[in-house]
Amino acid sequence: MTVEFSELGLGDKVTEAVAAAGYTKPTDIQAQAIPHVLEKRDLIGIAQTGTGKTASFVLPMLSLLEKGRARARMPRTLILEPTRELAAQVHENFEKYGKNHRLTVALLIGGVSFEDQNKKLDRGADVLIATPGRMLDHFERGRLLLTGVDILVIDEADRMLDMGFIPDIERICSLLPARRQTLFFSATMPPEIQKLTQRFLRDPVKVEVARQNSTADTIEQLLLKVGRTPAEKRAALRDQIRAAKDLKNAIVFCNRKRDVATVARSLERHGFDAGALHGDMDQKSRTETLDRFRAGSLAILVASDVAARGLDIPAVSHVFNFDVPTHAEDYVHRIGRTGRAGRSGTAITLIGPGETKYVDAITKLIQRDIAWADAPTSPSAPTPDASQGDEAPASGRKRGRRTRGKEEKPAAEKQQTKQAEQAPRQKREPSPRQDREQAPRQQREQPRRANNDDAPASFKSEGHIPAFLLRPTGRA
DNA sequence: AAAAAAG
Repeated sequence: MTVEFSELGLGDKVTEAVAAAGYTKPTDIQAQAIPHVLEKRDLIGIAQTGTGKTASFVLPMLSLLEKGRARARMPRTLILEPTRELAAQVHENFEKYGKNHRLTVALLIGGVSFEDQNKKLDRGADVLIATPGRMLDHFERGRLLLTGVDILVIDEADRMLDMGFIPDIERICSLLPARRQTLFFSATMPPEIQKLTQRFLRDPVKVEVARQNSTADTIEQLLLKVGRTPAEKRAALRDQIRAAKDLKNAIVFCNRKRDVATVARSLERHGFDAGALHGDMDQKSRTETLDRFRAGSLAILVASDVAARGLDIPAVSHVFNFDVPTHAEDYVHRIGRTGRAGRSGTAITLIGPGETKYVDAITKLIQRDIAWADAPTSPSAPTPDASQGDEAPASGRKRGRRTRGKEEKPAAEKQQTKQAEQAPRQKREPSPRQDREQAPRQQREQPRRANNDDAPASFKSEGHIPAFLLRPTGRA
């Protein structure tokens, strides 16, 4: 039997907003959780992102908030999120589903000015969505009274634990009324998290949806052996992007923030439409880049694990792991950015020497082997062909005939040739002139390291960008 | 070993 949103006991305003957003059937977690939340029960929700978890608390909260009004500096509900982007995303959910309500929703995150946040607090916020640091900052400045909070949501609890937020959470809980409703969400339930639920929750209902430790079948996963140096890795990444089939947009994950910056810049300099996202960037750029990527005006997002979990980015066709994630769980989260909602996706992981040891942990966790990919022959990997100038490899000919260093991987040989059909949107046609104009800016950004390998393509004799990448229509 | 989050 299938349930409809209209049968869950949500108020009319919410149900209408949900219908207006185009949804009729709740997801598993929504169908299970919403009735309990409406009954004001405490709840433990074990669910990953992508399961519709956010709406499972946003919708019933909207219904419950219809009774009563907020007073200045006394929020009625509080939602804690581990990252600023996730907090912003929950905020968007409140805007979308709360459009028939007149509620004040305040987003308290770091990296942006206090001014707007103060205004919202003074007006009286019905809903506070916050990252712990900024929320406590407001509290210590006396802008905030937490004694009126009826509902507390702790989202992504296991990640909060990873990030060392638990002391903050404990502190915040001690500031809240003991009589309150607490909704607790976590993708996993390790013992420490289990203990927390005993401390923070009262007689909770437990709701669990299928754990996706085994990665979705809709994701084609591949491993690729690459060289040790960052330059070799970047070259391999470019080759993979160029050769990728049906690439619409992609996320490239790096383990380190400085690599995120370097890789993004490198891709840009090679003419790709790429942008960076990591936690050391100013919030404005973070938001801007993410918005552009979501809107489809940015083709390649290079990101740290800040983007690995939770972010709702629909329909990413490719995920590239520039580094092997050292925590196997992160692999699952990263590649889970593609192949969502039944769509197919491709996840390619670059394996430098010394990174193989992490691969074992991953295959063990996901309980399957991952196939080895073939390195496409391309101008940026020096081969006998490279000197022959500007032939477009779009025809697929010559590829793989003489790939070097593949002998130890017979599996790679029988992998079908990947044809580069459509290139990611190119930002610009690299012309020597433009490249020269770009140079000073890049020197400013990274004065000490001029990577020769990353010199603009048009400066290099062998690093020629194939025509098919510049003109998707191809040529005669 | 790294990322994230307060400034």
